Amino acid sequence: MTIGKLAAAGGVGVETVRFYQRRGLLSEPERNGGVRRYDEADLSRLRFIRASQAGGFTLAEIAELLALDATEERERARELANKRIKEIDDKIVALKSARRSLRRLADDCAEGGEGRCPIITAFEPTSN
Amino acid sequence: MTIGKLAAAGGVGVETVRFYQRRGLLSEPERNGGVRRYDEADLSRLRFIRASQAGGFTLAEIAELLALDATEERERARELANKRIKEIDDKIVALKSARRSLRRLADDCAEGGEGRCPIITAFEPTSN
DNA sequence: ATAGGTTCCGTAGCATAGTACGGAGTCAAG
DNA sequence: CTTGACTCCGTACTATGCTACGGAACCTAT
Repeated sequence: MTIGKLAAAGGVGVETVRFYQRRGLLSEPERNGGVRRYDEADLSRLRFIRASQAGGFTLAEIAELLALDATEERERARELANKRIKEIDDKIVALKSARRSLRRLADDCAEGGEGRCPIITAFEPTSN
Repeated sequence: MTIGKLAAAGGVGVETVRFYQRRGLLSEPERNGGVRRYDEADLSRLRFIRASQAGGFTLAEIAELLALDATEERERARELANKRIKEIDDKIVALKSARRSLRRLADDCAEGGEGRCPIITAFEPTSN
């Protein structure tokens, strides 16, 4: 696989792959002669990066996870995972709260409505 | 209220308030003589900024919402709200998926475990 | 009335995560 | 065996959202 195929398969641009290489998240295979070739393991890593990024990990944390993958340090891996789970739970709560505010905003500003459509107050804390 | 009190009440730093002013999100009250004074309306705006930011709006979108608050353009307000609700729903789904992967990672790498603790594969797509 | 904390303001710097550019080299299909 | 697409590499630039700095003016408590 060339870098272009790898990037396409991972759903990113070529420049992004190269950026991840510079950050140490992906390796740069030897180039015997011309162009570097990538394999399935590289694609797995790339997909892992995107998936864990979607889970809220920063690239620095992902780098650590990737390093950890080769070791026996389960302690640290669990620690990172549990910390992130808590943060995800917090984030979901926050998003649900924001969603309620937005629902309220959309409802208050309904089609036929008259007069004010108070955007700022739609986000004010309520008892729910 | 001085800028320091405003910032404290809004849970941000003074520099952040000033940054929001430069971005047009908060106004700079007249300074009759010495120091600028802020009122409850400014605090509401500041809290609105933080709350809507937590809901995933960018500062540019928040600026638009704040501008919209003064107008009768309910159409656009609803549009922004509904778009964001959809994005929040997508985000929650993605976070829940990531959460499952992390749960799996933490379980697979449980305390007493032996051998490999496959971090990368914990994020591979599964049928759940 | 004076010392120390705030405020004011412009400008500069930082962290994260990319995205773009440009010229030289390489590869693959017709 | 040429031509057009792709790769390589370094360097520079972008967007977002802050955070820091520094000197002068101001305000307040003792």
